[in-house]
Amino acid sequence: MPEGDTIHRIARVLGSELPGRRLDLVALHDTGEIAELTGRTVDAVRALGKHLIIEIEGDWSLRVHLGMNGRWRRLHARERRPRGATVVLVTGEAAYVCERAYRAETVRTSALGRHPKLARLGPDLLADPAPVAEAVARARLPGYAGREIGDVVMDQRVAAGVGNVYKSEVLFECRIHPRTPVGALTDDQLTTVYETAARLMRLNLLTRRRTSVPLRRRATPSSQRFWVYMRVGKTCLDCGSRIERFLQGDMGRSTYFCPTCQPLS
DNA sequence: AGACGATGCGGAC
DNA sequence: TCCGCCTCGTCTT
Repeated sequence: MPEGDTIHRIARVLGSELPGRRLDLVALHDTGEIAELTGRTVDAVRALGKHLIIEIEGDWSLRVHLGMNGRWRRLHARERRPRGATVVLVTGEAAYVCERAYRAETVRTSALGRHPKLARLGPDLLADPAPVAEAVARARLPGYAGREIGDVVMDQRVAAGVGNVYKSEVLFECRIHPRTPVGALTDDQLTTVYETAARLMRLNLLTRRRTSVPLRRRATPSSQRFWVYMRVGKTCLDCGSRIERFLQGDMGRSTYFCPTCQPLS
């Protein structure tokens, strides 16, 4: 389930192994082998919200977005590679293979800032230091005042990286009902929302499986991963109420909350 | 064994 | 405003 933390985890692995390596083969699903990139060296790997950017010598970059089902695997260069891989990078003994990604393309590194999918992206909440003030400033732009915070916190133009799991978990942690209009939140509340999102995602750079439990001190069953996400009808671990779900935003995304801990005021 | 629901996002209406 | 993509994990029979 790729959200910003997933992409940062991938960037950390690829970023520790690829820079400085010479690429023996670069292939994309739709364009096939890209001969221009053969023999070039990887300069850097970084995450920008949910986008992964692999910078390659000579003003080249690859932009990869995993969408829902994409994943990266590292294989031995001689291992049989899955057919239809979205991205294949071979360097020496290793092959880095991305399957079922939503999108992968080459972009000139110098043009990344003008790329339509990247230019409008809000600051990456996993950047260091976390760009909380910038995220809050964007959420305060006039167009967002009447929109629901559950919808806005996932808006990649406000802050990049937050997905549907974090939306529910962060707002539970902040005790804010997902339907609260942004205009009804105080600056302190909005700051806390983005601080919490940044803190929670950062914590999950250290875990194997995403969870929001380590954010809080109270003892919980070890199987407990989330407070409200995917827990419709189950009891709130703080107050015992039943967790509820509704569909939110243009895309009708599932949103989970505790009606007692997160009252709509 | 089979049904159901889930991550992000674009596109159709 | 809603649907579909594609695959995987969890829950129900």
